[in-house]
Amino acid sequence: MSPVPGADPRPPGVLAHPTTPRSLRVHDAALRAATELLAEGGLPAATMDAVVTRSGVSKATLYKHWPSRTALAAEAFGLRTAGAAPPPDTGSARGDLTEQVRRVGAFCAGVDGRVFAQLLAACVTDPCAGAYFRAFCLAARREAVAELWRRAVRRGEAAPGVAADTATDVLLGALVLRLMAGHAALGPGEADRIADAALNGLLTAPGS
Amino acid sequence: MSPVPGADPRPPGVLAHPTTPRSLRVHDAALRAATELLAEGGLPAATMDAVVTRSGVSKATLYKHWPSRTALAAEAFGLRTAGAAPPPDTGSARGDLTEQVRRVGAFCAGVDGRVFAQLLAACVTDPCAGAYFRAFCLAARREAVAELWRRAVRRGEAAPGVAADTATDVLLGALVLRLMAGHAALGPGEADRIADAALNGLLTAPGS
Amino acid sequence: MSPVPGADPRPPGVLAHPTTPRSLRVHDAALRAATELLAEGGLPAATMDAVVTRSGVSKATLYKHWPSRTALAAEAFGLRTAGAAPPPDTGSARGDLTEQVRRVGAFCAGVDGRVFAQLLAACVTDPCAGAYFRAFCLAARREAVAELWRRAVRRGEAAPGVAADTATDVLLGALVLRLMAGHAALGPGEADRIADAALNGLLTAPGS
Amino acid sequence: MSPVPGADPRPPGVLAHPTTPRSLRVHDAALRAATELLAEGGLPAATMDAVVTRSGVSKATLYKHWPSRTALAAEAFGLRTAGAAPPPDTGSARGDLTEQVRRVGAFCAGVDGRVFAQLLAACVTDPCAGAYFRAFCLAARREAVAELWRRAVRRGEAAPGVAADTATDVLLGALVLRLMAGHAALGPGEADRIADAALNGLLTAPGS
DNA sequence: ACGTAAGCGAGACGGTACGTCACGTCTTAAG
DNA sequence: CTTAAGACGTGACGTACCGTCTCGCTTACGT
Repeated sequence: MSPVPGADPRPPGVLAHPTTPRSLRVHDAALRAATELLAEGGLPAATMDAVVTRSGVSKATLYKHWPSRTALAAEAFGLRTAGAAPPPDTGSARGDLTEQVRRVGAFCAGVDGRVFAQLLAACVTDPCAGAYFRAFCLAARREAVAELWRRAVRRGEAAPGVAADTATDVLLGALVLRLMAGHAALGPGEADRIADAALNGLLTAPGS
Repeated sequence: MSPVPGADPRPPGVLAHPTTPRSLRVHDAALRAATELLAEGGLPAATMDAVVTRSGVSKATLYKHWPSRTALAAEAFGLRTAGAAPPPDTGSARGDLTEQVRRVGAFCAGVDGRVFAQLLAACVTDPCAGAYFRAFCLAARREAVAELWRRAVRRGEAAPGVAADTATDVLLGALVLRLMAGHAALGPGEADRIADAALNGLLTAPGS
Repeated sequence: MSPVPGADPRPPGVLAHPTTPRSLRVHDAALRAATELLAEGGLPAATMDAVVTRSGVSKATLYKHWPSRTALAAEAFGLRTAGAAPPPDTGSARGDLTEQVRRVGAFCAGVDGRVFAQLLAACVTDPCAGAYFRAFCLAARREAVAELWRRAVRRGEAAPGVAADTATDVLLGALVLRLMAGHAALGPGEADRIADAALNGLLTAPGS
Repeated sequence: MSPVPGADPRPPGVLAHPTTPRSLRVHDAALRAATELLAEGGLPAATMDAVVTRSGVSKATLYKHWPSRTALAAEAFGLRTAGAAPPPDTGSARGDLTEQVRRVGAFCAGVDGRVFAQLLAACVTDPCAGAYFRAFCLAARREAVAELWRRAVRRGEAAPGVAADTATDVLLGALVLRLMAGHAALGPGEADRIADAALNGLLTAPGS
């Protein structure tokens, strides 16, 4: 980590700790290590001690940057995962929202889904990590749906009386429930069925 | 639990462990202890050691009856909680399903909701407990909705193309998602809004 | 530690954990490890983690057997060190006590003296270890002097008004003080001078 | 310590750091803070971070003035404690030395005795602090006894063959031993008994 | 008068060990 | 054969304090 004296590969004139404010170096190293560990063994592998070992950042320092190991893991996972794909634009609200649900379904069914579930689970135990999870793992996904929703409302394709929050959770909740409880499949077909059901409504006759 | 010597209230001739198969006594004692502990401090309080202490059942025995502490806790919680209230019967599918969602919402928002969330979280880590959770905590609740759903289909009030499983998860998923992630409120009004949105559908124009 | 399955070198018929009551095995293993570590690097080397590693005994178990690492170290050191040499018997109280002081002086000046000092120091910080230190490291040494003292009193060679405790501490105190503070030498000549001074008295004219 | 802007009580024209060489201010502030902390919670409370916080002197600076926290503490404690009381002058060597031993005994038995013991203990671990301890905490006390001793020798009341160093350690050693190990009382009566024993000698018949 | 060097406040950092916790496995002895 | 009792190994936790380091400001001094 700190350059070994006499083995300094930096050209003269370059400071030992270049521009990088000390904190940044640490922050990055820890996140990188956590990301790798999560990819290798999921949350259980992303032990604080493991992060310490791999990143070279000391445990005390880690706890100055994050309130708990779960928070660190959530940030690391979120940063890697929240890569904003361009929002779907199929021309219709139905198509857009269905596609988005399908994407989230694929995410849940994939390798990352497992880690996502582990993080969500950990946040139940560790409330201070909840904020990190919501900020780094949840917000972007919910916002993506909410954005589509608002566009649909503007176009007059969506029920105007439904809040974006409500619509979002109705569309995504079933997927997350299945991911966590494991009582039903999560394949692409299921995502479609869920999207259809939620978008069309469950009842035949409209009401209140 | 363990018969106190010299303080045996049983009449002579009655065996110490009468008809009751030994296992049942153990099973019950453990579940009772776990139930109390869950009520007092949630899942974190329902330590195996705590169950051992309170129930008088030894640890080795517990692990012969349940594969993990989470499994025991799930069974204990499920038995207390799955008390079958009579299904709502308002005369309309809309009313019934809305009422049922409202009930689940109230459950999630209440004290038991926290434990439910902790158990669901624990099952992500402990897959063998997942089966217990699904059997004792989840099945009854999902079945209650599914039953209403099937009735609605029979009456022609529900979209016939939607499977009961799908309908159930769409109705309940949003609640569970909010319970776990804590990003939005869980009050009774919210339950209504979610039920309305799911039952009416999110879009204005029907499709596919 | 626990026999690797399939690699058991024991002849058939020999139990895995023979007669040895479990606790004894642990106690011994820990003490042995601590003794070695103390010999290799003094108290600083006798880390709990090091004892864990070397002995195969888990940390939690160690803390069930000893209240602190210092206590464990004190017991280990005392057991090795308190080997009862036959008490000196030169025929005179003067000779016996001088010889005993000389022995303690040699002990203090030697390698073990350093560890003795470290333990005594640690007991100031860790009061619950103090009892272990007194029992395992101090008692035998003080008792050896006190025994000589009582014999001297019986023979009429010692001042009868002086308690054994007092005599003991006057004879040994100077050595320990020098060991701890390091302000003066601890060679054999010094031991003699100290013994002479204490036995003869510091003043020329007797008093009170 | 660091001049609060806008709250400077100094008359105009007086420099912020007048003649006082910078180092002195720092030295004093650190010692004052350490002294207070020692009084409040003994050595364990006199953490470097605590001194930093209370004195406003930075950690790096502290380590330029003292080699270790123990050294700083020893100096602080010594300066407060080594207040030279006028040496006893009872007219006889016996009286003077007894009084001095009694004083040291009272010191050991009091609140400061605990800190003294903690410092002596710390110096075993931290050799570079040993010099500070000897200079600030030990030297004055030993010198006071030695001075009395030399006077006694001049007056012919003391055994001339005994070096001042030896006499001093014989008189004080027992007290320190009891302070550190805690195996016996340290009351005023004990101080008297120790002084008597050492001054009169332990044996009845003079020898060598 | 100004630049240079030193002294300093601030505090992040790596390191090492601590003592604690709960899990799930295991042994022993009693019935 | 089942059980109570509880010791044990495992693995991670979060904390504490050490002593080192860098940064950037301020003062003192030399020219």
